Amino acid sequence: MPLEKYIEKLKLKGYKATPQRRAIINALLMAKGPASARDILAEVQQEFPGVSLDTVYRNLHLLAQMGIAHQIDLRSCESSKFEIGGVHHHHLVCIGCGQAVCLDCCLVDASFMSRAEAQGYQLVGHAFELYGYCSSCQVHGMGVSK
Amino acid sequence: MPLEKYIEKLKLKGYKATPQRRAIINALLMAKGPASARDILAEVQQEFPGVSLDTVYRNLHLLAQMGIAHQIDLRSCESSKFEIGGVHHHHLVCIGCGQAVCLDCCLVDASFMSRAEAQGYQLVGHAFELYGYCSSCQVHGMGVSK
DNA sequence: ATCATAAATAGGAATATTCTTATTTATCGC
DNA sequence: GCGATAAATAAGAATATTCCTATTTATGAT
Repeated sequence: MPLEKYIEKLKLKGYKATPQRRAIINALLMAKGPASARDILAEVQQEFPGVSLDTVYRNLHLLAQMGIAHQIDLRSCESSKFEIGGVHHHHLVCIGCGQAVCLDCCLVDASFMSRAEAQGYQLVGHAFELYGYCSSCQVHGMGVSK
Repeated sequence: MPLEKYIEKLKLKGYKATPQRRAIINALLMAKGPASARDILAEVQQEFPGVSLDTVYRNLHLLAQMGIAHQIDLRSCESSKFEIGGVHHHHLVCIGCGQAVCLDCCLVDASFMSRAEAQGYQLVGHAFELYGYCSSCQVHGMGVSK
């Protein structure tokens, strides 16, 4: 999806289209894989040297809450990473090195929406991650089979 | 499950039964709900005033990786919380206030194990959380329906 | 174009989390 | 019990993340 589509979504909810915000979305669009807040900051700084880290975090979280970006929790050892666009999917994450493999499936269906509503919740998204050790990290003795 | 059962599990993998570790597991056992690292620290400090925060984090992550404790990612606004014992389950988390409601279900079955193995991964656990706004946070205008 | 207003930003302070290193300690074999 | 050894700890440094506040800015209405 192109940048302007995301900007439109944001405007519909009353969020503004600031240059920094555009740059952050662009950085996500150009990223090769899941990107950390640092990665995004480095990218955005090319255009806006004075951009604050807080702005990056604030926007990444906003995008995640809007369902525009997807947040991947790497569980310790590293901070969250973010991803934008593509078909909805989840990840198999290595808790040794942080590498993430895409899983082209999602178990969450409409029934969860009503389930959440029954609790008085307004659902905005979900997380699903499998955690383990990749082949490389098993070799290096970080696995659990010791 | 009693403390000693968990200690046994740890020893089987070569991890030691230190007094601090026991205290941390105990704190989790006595917690009324999901507890943050701070919560655990405060509890453990009653017995070990000099315990370091690092020790708390290290052990919580170890317990999570061992499948003994369950880590709940609250998505911004607050840090992760941890929970021990009980039947395996997941949570409906409010991204406004951090409150978590238990969901007595789990969509992950054995097929995911082979799926992970096909990628060369050794699976140790998974995360599944639904995110939204609780009724109280919707009222206070933090919801997305603006 | 100008104005009013809510949203966003930068900057710095406050927290939270992780990492590094030297020291201590639990565990195991004798 | 005693010693060897790997694991764990405390302490503090280094990062990461969030919070607070004053200022700037995008947007919609005039």
